[in-house]
Amino acid sequence: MKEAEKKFINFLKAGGMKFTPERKIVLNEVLLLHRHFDTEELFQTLYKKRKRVSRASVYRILPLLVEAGLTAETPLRRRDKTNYEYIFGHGHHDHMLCLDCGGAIEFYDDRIENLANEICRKYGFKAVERRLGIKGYCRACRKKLKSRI
Amino acid sequence: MKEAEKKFINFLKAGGMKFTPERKIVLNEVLLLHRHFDTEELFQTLYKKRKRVSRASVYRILPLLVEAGLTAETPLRRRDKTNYEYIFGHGHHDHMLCLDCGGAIEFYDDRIENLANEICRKYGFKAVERRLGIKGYCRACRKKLKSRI
DNA sequence: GTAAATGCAAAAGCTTTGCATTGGC
DNA sequence: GCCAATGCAAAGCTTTTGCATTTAC
Repeated sequence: MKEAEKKFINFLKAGGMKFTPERKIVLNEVLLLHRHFDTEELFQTLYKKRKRVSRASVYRILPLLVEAGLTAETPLRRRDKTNYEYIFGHGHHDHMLCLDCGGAIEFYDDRIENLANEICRKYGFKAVERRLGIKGYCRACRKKLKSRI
Repeated sequence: MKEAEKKFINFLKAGGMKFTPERKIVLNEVLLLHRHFDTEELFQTLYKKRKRVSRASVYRILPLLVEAGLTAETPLRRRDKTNYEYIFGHGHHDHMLCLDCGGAIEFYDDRIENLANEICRKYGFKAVERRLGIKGYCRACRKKLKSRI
C-alpha cells in the first residue's frame, strides 16, 4: 500500500472516521495530479473518468487531506478559488505563479527558511505556515508575449 | 490636499473617471484605518459613521484604489474574504498574520528582496508582485494561550 | 449636455449544510 | 447495529452586474 494511503487511513482512524471508496478515489486522483488544482477541476477530472464522487464530497474530502498533512492550500489563488497541491514527501517549497498560463514553478532555497526563522524569533512569533509567493510571467510566456512584458 | 487624494484624482482623470463624493469618503476612511480590512468591514465602518456609500460602490471603489497604487490586496486572506491594506508611501513589506487575534505584523528585510530577485533571475521569471506570508501566533496571543501553542 | 457613477436588487460563483439514505467498522 | 459518510438540493457568503437615476465635469 502506498505511504500516502497509510497516512490517510491512520489520520482517519485517529479521528474516528472511515476510509470510504470516495476518499480512496479522491486521494488517488490527487496523487496523479502533478500540479496545483482546485476543487472543481478535481471533480471534473473524476467525472470524466466515470469515477462518481459528488461535488459535495470532493469539497468535504479535500480539507481532510490538508488536515492529514497530505495536501496544502496554495497561497496564491487562481480565479479566486481555493487551490490545493500535494505535499506529502515533497518538502517545503515556495511558488511563482504565472499570470498568463497559470503554471506554478516551485522552488526551494534554504536561505529563505533561515531568514523567515530569524524574523519570527525577532518578533516572538510562532509560525505555523509560511510561503513566499511570487506572481508574474514565466520565461515561456514572456517569449510568447514578446516584448510586451 | 493630501498626497493620496492628489494621486487618486490624477489616476481617475487619466482614465476619464470622476472624483465623486463616494470615492472621497472611501479613500479618507481607508487613510484612517491603520490595519488590514475587508470590504464589508469598511462598509460597516462607514455605515456606523452615517457616511452613506452603498455596499456595491465600496466593492467598486476599493479595486480602483488598488489600481491607483494606493492600496493592495493582502496575500493572506482572513475568513476567505479579500483583504486590503493602504500602501502608498509605506514601502514594500511582508506579513505575519496571527491566527488567533487576526492582527497583522508587517516587516521588511532587504535580504528577502535580494533573494527573491536572485531566484526570479535564475528562472527567467518576471515578477509583478511578491509577498512572504507567515501564518501563526503572535507574542501576545501565545502568552494569552499559555503553553497550549 | 453627456458620459460616468451611484444605489438597489437580483444574479452569479464558490462553498457549505440539512437531511434522508447508504455503508464502513 | 451504530455512527459516520454520501448525494442531492437548497442555502449561505462574498462579489458582480443590469438598470434606472443622479451627477461630476
